[in-house]
Amino acid sequence: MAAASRRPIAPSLLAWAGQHGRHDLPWQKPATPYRVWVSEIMLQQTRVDTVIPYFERFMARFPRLTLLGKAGLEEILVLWSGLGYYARARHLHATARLCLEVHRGLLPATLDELMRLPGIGRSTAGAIMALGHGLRATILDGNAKRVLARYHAVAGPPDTAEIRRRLWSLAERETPREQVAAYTQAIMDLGATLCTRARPSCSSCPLAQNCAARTTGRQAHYPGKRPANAKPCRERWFAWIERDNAVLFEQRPPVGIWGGLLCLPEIPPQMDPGEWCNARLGFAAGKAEELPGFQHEFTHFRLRARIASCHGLAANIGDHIPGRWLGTENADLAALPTPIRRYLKARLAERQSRSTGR
DNA sequence: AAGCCGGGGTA
DNA sequence: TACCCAGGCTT
Repeated sequence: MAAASRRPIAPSLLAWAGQHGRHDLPWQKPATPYRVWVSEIMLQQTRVDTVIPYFERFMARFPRLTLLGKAGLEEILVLWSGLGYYARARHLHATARLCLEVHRGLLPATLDELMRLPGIGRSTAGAIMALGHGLRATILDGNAKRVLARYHAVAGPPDTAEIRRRLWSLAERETPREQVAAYTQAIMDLGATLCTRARPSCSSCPLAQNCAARTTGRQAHYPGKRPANAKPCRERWFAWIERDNAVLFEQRPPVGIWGGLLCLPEIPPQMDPGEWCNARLGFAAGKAEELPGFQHEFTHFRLRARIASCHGLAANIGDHIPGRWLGTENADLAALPTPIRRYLKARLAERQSRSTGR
């Protein structure tokens, strides 16, 4: 097969990375297993520029694994708020506790042990091994997939079993015996800075001479695309309940969208908002008034959020209501999903300007 | 194997 | 608007 006979990429890649690689990323100084692990979890499906401020805040609060293992999930979710994929925060918490309980307070240094921990799959385990422990292991993240698919002309969508198997095989074959950490960082740097998805900078690429995609002029054909499926639209009602300049929030269930975060109470589908107020808050409610809502795009569906105001009823709400009251003074420190935070701030600001404007 | 899970940058 | 990003988990 042509792929097997193609020249190894490690030597050219390492030489290039010494000059042009990224050497000042926050998790590289120092690149401890703990810092590499946290960064890798944050970086799952998330761009470097997005992650950096979250990583800095996280490390300022939890500089060591021991501190994280003793923390509550709530505080971790506050630091994760806005980053998305909130199951990652839950898994991070669970893994930190497991490390304290069964790994003597350290991240394991074998691939199998790492992969048994929540939130750590094959690629993340490989990254922790190579970048954190300096041990030989292989990654296959989005960058490596793109570089390898182009260099070896692997056509087809990478999320099928066959292509995934071939790419992993190539990735392991290309991983050198020495300088594994530098190589691992180098292939990601190349993918992120030169071998980009759109308009790759082949003229500067150290692998261009032997790149199958480059020599055939078909860079844009690799990696293959998966067929897009239709994005459904979900309509959901949320309750807006005010009292004393604060709004009622409740914690969402740990699984599902926005798992574990605080949110405006969601009214179950098919249920009338007034009826819900009655059942949930324990008093007779009239017909709820609809406030302006919002739309939000997710990866796999579109949310049309409609807001039912129970404002007129709020005076009757007692302290027994399960939930959290958020206002301008404490909303910033709460674990809120981004669109809900945006909506809350907009409405609070709107009310503020109305009360001071006349 | 396919669906689920966020938010934002980019074309 | 559509795609995809330092993927992993669940069914």
